[in-house]
Formats: sequence, structure tokens, C-alpha cells
Amino acid sequence: MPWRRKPLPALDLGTRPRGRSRRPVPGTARRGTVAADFRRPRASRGRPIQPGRTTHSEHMAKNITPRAENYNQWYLDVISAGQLADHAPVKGCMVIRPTGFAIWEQMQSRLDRMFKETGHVNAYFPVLIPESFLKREAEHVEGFAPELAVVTHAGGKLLEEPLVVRPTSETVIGHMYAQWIQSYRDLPVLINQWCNVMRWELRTRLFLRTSEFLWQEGHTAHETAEEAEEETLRMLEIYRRFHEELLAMPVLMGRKTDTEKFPGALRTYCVEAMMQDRKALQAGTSHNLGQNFARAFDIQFLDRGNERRHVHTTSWGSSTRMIGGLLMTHSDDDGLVLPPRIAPVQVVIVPLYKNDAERAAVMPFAERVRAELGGVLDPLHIRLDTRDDLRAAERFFYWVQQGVPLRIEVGPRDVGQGAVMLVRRDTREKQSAPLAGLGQTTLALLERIQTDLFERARAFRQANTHRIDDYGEFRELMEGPGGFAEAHWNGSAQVEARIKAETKATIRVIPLDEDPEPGRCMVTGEPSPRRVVFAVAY
RNA sequence: CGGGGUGUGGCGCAGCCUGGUAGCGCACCUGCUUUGGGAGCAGGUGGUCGGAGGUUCGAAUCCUCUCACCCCGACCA
Repeated sequence: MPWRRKPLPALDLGTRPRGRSRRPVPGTARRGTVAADFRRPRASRGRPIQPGRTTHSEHMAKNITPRAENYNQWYLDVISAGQLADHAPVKGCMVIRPTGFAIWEQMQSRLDRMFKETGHVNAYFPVLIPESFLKREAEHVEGFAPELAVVTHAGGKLLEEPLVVRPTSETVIGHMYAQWIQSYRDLPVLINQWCNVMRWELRTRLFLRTSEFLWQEGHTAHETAEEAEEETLRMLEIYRRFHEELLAMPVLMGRKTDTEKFPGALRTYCVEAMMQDRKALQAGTSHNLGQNFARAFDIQFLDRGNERRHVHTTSWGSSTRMIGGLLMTHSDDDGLVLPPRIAPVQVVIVPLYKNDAERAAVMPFAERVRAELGGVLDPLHIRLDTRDDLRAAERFFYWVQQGVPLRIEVGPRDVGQGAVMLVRRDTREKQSAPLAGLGQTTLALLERIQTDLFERARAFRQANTHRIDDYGEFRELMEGPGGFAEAHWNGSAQVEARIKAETKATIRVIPLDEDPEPGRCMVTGEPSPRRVVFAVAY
């Protein structure tokens, strides 16, 4: 079963340049092989790390509102302090600053690789789509009409046909697939594109919901319904792995209800995460489009029996919204916290000195530290902070708020001892480690940080997930602390709508359990085949 | 679109009621002293008060119109 949970594999920071000889075979996830190169330090080399003391216990960031005080403001403050993004002059649009974009680039390169390993290729389709295309699929146009941006003029003249700025690309791509696909020999078509899309949102929030956002949209066409469903679930599983293994974000996988599904889809699946305020965030979606778009765009092929048939298509996407989700999963009152595997800067070395004499001693040592780490990490992901116009404390806070998982302080005292100070971003634990074997020590620590972040998030979700059978209790949960509620539902859109109206909670996923537990709808008492997961969502 | 609010140096604000030609904190620049968790002192740069019109000798301040943004609600990756 493609959606079966797999254990978190050994650390693959994915940052060390790899030899060309190791070429992954499409369709097979590289597992273990690469990680084994620098997985755990052998006992003889890895120095035991003493339990450290934390550098401080209180919230120290004076430019960030604590979560407990105002969660929304905290979110905006973390973005601002970390210099991730800024508001653009056009309402609802954002400027992704270099630090934020670097995170996106990391996400892109890791996901892109996972797509290519499963046989997909990249292409690019235009940003402008004839308005009439959207109208060809009834549900699709109904779903997207309210949020379309439309170009009516160009070259100083009124256009004969308005052009919409793509909100998603099923239509143009369907149009092209109709021309490219003639025979079953042309199938499957497995194309992905990285691009921007625009959806005119009424209420926007940086990363989570902006009018323009960056994303990836995969579009595939298949011979049979079974193949399309298989592809849909395969990509869902890739999103699950990406979130859990790279972003350290535990996610629930499942199906969307008809009210929540993609306009035009047969079925929509998604991965859903819990944020620190216990609200749900849909992080990636995978749609089985059936033959809806094939019929609308006349995508037909001659099958093996020489009969003309419509293809079965899928589409799947994930966006810059994941940056918001990543932030709300791990960050704290001091600012951004990034998991090592996705962090653009994994380790920062901060040299400390008071005068030229100390500088002369410390800098070469810091360079040695960098060289040592360069043996195990991609040098691009190691930063040596040579700024001497900033005070030490200011540099510390800068990197704290950039979310760098590990800071290495190198001062005169350390040089004397042939050691460095390692400071974890997540726990703030500070510990001394000798320069000898520092590469392995660092890798082990990064691995630990990665798994700790994931485990912490999973424990949080678990602590805030409740099995609920009584609607009164359900309302109390949603009106009070919030969280995920596993409850029974009779399957009707009316009851779903009533629950939403009364509690703001929606059905986030219908889990893909193989052995569902039947019961009775918490609202109507009617039979229910399985529990579904409710939550208030972003 | 309905309800509430705000527009004054890069950011956050005061001044408006009781008109007299703009001030504070942070940031920024210079210098000295500092530097293992957001330094101190001294000096300095920068705005004509969202926009338009009106009242007045005189408007950030009063009046009219207008624009933008933010928060709450309905829609959404």
C-alpha cells in the first residue's frame, strides 16, 4: 500500500555533494545508501556529548510578540525578524526575501528530486489562459470564478477574449495534452511545473494565503482509472514523506469530503498538519481528476483494442504555504526554527574576539572548524560569520532568528582548549565539543535535532487529538482549546455544513485506514463507517 | 459586500478636542569606550503630516469629498 507509514529513515541531510556515479533509479527512493555514508559516528570517533545547559530560559527576542500573547502577531513577527518576506505594494502579494526564498529553493530541490525519481519531468505552461478554457469544466469554473484575476487590455487595446491569470493549470495543460496524446503508447504523461499562480483572495496572510504564490503542480494522464488512482496516491505519499522526513512535520493523510474537494476532481486527497495553535493546515493535495478534464478538453487516445477513449488525469500541488506551515510547526518565541534537512544554513560559525590579538588566534581556528565541517556537509550550507561590525550578541540573535539549527561559537577560550561551543537552536542547549571529530559530532547532533523536532511535533499533535463521540463535547473542544477531533459523521454535506456553521470546524481528512472503526454520527446518531478528523483550519 | 479602526521621517507613536508652520523612541550616520546573549556616551542625517478641495491672515489640527491599509465575518493551497 503506497500510503503505509514508514519509519523515519536515517539522516540524509541531502546537502553533501554526491558522486555522479550514484544515479538513482526512477521509481525507487534512495534509502539508506547515501545516509549510511555519514549516518552515525562510529563509537571510536564520535565523542559523547555531555548533556548541556541551556543558554537562557526566558523569551529574549524583543522584536517578537510571544505566542501566548497573540499568535497571529507572533507569526508576522517571526517572518519579519527572520527577514523571510515582506508585504508588496499590491494588496495580498508578498515579496519573498532571500532568506525566505532560500527555504523555498531547498523545498524545491528536494521535492523536484522526489518527483524525478518517480519518473516525472518538468515543463512550463503560460501564465495567461483564455477565459473560455476555464468555463469548459462546470465545477472548475464555478470553483475558481470568484478568485480570478482577468486581463482585459493589452497593447493599449481591449482584448477580444479576456485572459485569466492562471489560478491553476488543468485547463491549458488539458488543451495541450489533447494535442500530444494520440495513442496508449503516448501514456502515461507525467509532467510537473514550477510556477506562480494567482487567486484573488479576500483575506491574505504571508505565505499561508497570498494572492500570488509559488507552487508546483503536477499533471499526469493515464490509460486507466486504476493507474490514475495509483498515481494520485503515489504523489500523496511523496508529500507525506517530504513533510515528515524533510520538514519534520507529522501529517495526516486522507481524503477530502465532496465539499472540500478540488473543483472538477473526482477525489481529492491531502496531507494535513497541526500548527502550534492547534489549527489544521492543508499542506499538499493530490487529485484524481477522473475523466472530467479529458472530456472537457477532448483528451482521447486509441487504446490497445483500437478503441477511442478518454484519458484519466491527475494533478497534485504544494506551495509556498508550506513555509508558513514549517514556521508554525517548529518556531518559538525567539523566532524561526528550521529542521536541519531543510535549513539553507545548517551550521553557522560565530568567531568571538575582543581585539586584534584574539582575532588573529580565533579566525584561523574558525577556518579549521569550517574545513572540518566541510568534510561532511555541503560547504554552501555552512556559514562563517565574519562580520566584525556587529557585537557578538547581535550576531547570535541574528542567526537565532534566521532559524539556523546549530550555532558554533569559537572564542579565545575554545581555541585554548582545541574545542568549540555548540548551541542548538531548538533546545538552546550549549555544550563544548573538541575540534577533533567535530564533523561526526555535528552530524549526529543535526540528526538528533531533526528527529527531536519531528517527535516533539508528533507528541504535540497526539496530545491535542481526541476521540469524541458526543457533539456537546465536540463543541466544547472547538470553542475552547481546539485540536483534532476524531469523530463519527453520517456522511452528509448538510451535517458537515451545520457543524461548520456552529463550530467553524471542518472535516480535514477522511483517513485511509484499512480497518475503520464503525460507529454512530455524533450529530444525528446515524450509522457511520469510520471516524473522520475535524478541526478548525487555516 | 456588512461591522470596527488607522493613515504624521525606514519602523512604532505623540501632537488634533482648545489652528500659529512638527516632536519622541527605535533604526540610520560619525567619533570614542565596549564586545562569550540584543552596549554606553557625545554629535548628526532624515518628514511638511495618505490625496484633493474648502474655511482662515495662518491648517497635521476645523469642514467636505476621496484613496489606501488593518482587524472581524462570508470564499480559499
